[in-house]
Amino acid sequence: MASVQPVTSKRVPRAVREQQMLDAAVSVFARRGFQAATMDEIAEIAGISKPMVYAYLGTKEELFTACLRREATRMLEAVIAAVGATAGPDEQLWNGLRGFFSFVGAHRDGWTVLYRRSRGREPFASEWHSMRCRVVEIVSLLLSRAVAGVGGPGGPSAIEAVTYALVGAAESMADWLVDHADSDPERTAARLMNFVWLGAEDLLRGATWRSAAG
Amino acid sequence: MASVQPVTSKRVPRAVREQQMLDAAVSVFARRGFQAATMDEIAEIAGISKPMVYAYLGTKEELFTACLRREATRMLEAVIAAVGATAGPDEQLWNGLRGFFSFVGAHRDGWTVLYRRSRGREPFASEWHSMRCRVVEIVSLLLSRAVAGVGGPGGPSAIEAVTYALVGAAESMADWLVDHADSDPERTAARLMNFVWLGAEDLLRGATWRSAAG
DNA sequence: GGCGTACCTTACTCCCGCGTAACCTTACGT
DNA sequence: ACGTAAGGTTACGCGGGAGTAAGGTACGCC
Repeated sequence: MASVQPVTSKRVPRAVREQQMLDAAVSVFARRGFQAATMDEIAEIAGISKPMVYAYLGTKEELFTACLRREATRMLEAVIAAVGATAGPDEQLWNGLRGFFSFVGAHRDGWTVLYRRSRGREPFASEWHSMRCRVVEIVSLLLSRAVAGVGGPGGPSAIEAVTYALVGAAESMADWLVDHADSDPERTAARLMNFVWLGAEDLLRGATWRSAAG
Repeated sequence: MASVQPVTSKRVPRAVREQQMLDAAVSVFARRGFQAATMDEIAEIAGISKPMVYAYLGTKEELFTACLRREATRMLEAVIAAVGATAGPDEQLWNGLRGFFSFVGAHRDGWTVLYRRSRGREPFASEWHSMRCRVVEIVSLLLSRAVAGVGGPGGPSAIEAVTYALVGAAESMADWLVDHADSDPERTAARLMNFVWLGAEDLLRGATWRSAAG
């Protein structure tokens, strides 16, 4: 849980205040959505008065975009770090999923803003789309490598389809994770891993995927 | 001279007007979202003045809920009809997916309201949740039957996980379909079918699932 | 100790959009 | 042929929230 704690009556340097404001904004945007969120509430939760928000971070739209960018960067870095230099397509997928769900579990509000609150929302559609393309590209690249090491599939179009299905499934499970406070990121990752890697046919027969390292 | 539908016929029976209003509301809510949508625009698109909307369908919240219910009912009926009395787990899944994506392709605005615009939105969260539970229950039931006919899996928890992953993947692909005006529902269904049924492992090797019916 | 600057506030203006009051007009039964 | 209700309208009250002006207060630096 990101803390929105301090609220000391002390004066605070700009860089710190900006982060506090972004924390507050992410929390409020996640709970209310862009339109229903009010600058007054964001300011109050940040422990500051409204004009300060305008002074540091600009209008409501600019503030939302700033939230979007910060959370997207954090998430991408978390996933990339998790995949690291692992070799083998299944291990790569497994580590990527773990990193992703671990991030979502630790930054539920961030994920909510990133996904639910900005998707298709008109002033932010292009911003969101470009971020999503980055993700799709990365996953696509990993899948291409996996294919190259095994055998020929149906072409680049098939890989793109798999990528979209995979990313979509992960996003949806993340949404499920956010709505269930008691759920475990690791377990969620394992469930999706089984489903994605084996497919329904094998899964219905009771098969399970196992990490070579475990 | 008298046309089939006289243009001067301004007066329209209540039941018809209500459907026109709901059509307009779905379209506007889909484009703008709940907060940003205005009753004035909905009324204008419905070809009527604002007080009529209040007279027939109540407040903005009540209007949105009415849209939600209408579209949800339509979608469930489409999918159930598509699955019909088909036998065999893979054919059931295939028909269900075809019915679902066919509905989404034909009612893009309806799906947008149903999914993007109401998810987690506070006044409508419970409504949305109960509708989703109906879907999950139905899919779960189908999967259980498939398992019973083949062999024992890991228990009800495993089925629930597969169900959530499957429903989530379908929802996400539907979202993708909505954003790509030129895309084909049938093709989308086939792509998801391959991914879901075979799993990434088989898919990366170039395998494809084929309907037994040809 | 004074002075500039960065930090921070109270107290507005103004617009926009929900919901309504009060009023018109066409269709239809009798 | 006329009363009544269903269908329809214009015009406004009013609350809430984005954005701003004008003015404090502490901190660092000479």
